[in-house]
Amino acid sequence: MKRYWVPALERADQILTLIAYEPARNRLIDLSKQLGINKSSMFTLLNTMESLGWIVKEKDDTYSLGSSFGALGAAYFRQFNLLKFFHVEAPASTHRVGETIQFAVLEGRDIIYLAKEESPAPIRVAADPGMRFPAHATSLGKALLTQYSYEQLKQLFPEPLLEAKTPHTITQLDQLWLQLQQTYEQGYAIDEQEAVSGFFCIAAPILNHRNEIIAAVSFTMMEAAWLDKFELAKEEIVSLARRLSQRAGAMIL
Amino acid sequence: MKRYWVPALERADQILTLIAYEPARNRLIDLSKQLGINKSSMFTLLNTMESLGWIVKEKDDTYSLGSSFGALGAAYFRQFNLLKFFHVEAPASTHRVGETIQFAVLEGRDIIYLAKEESPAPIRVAADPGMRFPAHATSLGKALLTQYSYEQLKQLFPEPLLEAKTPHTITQLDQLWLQLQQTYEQGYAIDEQEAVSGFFCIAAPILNHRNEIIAAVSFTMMEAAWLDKFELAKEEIVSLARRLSQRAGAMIL
DNA sequence: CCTTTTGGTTTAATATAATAAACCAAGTTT
DNA sequence: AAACTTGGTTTATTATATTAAACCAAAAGG
Repeated sequence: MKRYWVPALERADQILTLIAYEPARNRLIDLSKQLGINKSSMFTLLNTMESLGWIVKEKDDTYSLGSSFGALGAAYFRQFNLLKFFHVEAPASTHRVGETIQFAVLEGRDIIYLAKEESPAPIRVAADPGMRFPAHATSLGKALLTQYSYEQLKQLFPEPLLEAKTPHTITQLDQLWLQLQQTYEQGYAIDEQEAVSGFFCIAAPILNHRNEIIAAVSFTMMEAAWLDKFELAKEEIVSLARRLSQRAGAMIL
Repeated sequence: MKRYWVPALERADQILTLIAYEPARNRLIDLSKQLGINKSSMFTLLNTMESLGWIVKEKDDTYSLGSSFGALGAAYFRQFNLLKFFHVEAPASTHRVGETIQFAVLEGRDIIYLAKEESPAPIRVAADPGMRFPAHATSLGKALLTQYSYEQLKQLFPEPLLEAKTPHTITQLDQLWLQLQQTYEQGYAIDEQEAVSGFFCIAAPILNHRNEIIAAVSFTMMEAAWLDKFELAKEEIVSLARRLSQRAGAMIL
């Protein structure tokens, strides 16, 4: 049993996740059955969440997310002041290279995508703001993880093997460590089909005025574009990261 | 005491609201004191919320919102498919009239702002996505409330007087009802300094294929612009609402 | 350097939440 | 038309959460 735990919050989280995944689809009895929660418990949970604005009950008795998540979601993204500047600076870089740019921060050992500037390229990875992904398997994550020492890395990844997202994903911690050192020296990180088969990414870290890594940006593209535009993408992503770092440096946090 | 209530969710909501308002500012003891929650209860609440990704603990032991709200916030806005089209259609209207456009839906007797297209006008109302405001005091709300009968209106607003946000706000239900009828007939709603002193708004409703009102859009401007551009703004907001209604009509909901 | 204060963590006793069972209304089946 | 099923709602009993008190480490004050 988990220590210092509030089971009602865990249940609410499960309910919200299901409703977020399928809004206007599930009634009380559906949620009760799918989550294995007694329907009288479900009744009081839904009643409370509805009163708090976390969910709304549709006309057909199904539930959708409520405006509290509009407000909390907006507040969450507002925590990252740099996003405004990203939206100002990124379009020029996307236009210059012709590929999608992602912006992410580190949370634990995952990256959280916070924003993206999409290019007209026909195919793109479904990484939307708010989504998370294992850091070690992405160029964004490698750029962000360079802030840790080897000891800190071992604490973050205590398991013997790292999770493989594709056959190309690094699974040995020492391998990751070597790549992080290389990333640090050269100022950018790459992942070649480590996160998603068929996709290649190059990322650069954004630093604040104390030289702390606070976020990262990356280009994502397919192999043909990768072979054709690697040098251009490298220059542009480093340049974009530098411009954003200058913006971050000017900010009073 | 509230019936069918889960106090832990209410407490979590209070904590999240405080953290959203002041991220990276409050530690456990600060939250405990401000919310009047015992610090050992606060400890288990924060521990659970942190594990669920609702909040993150910063290096100085203060708390900020966690990536779950990035994901849930994004999911909340995704529930409104029309937002994509709003972002496509609205820039032309903003450019044509030179004023900010808001997009909102009705939730109970409040409107929820979901999106806006800002103009370069120097002054604008701080109504951000996720925020709510009393419907009766806004042009957006009046456009949305026309879907109700007089009886339904009385059920929605049972108090003797409606809340006055400025000295110009309508406070009599019958007055509101007359304006809603007028709004229905002319196809647009206005509020002249009812929501915020000094600001004038004109809104039009968006309908789906079943002729149901699902959202509304509005221009907001100051008095000089209002006198100068009223006819242009009226034509453009009705036109934008019609284009979005056509988009809504084509959508399989 | 010693004492006090503060913030966070842990635990046993007390207070309260969760749920099994019952009830109810509406819809479906026979 | 009667019987049955379903989904939502209510309540008393049982299980579990909450918290007062204690503990601990670190920082502040004398």
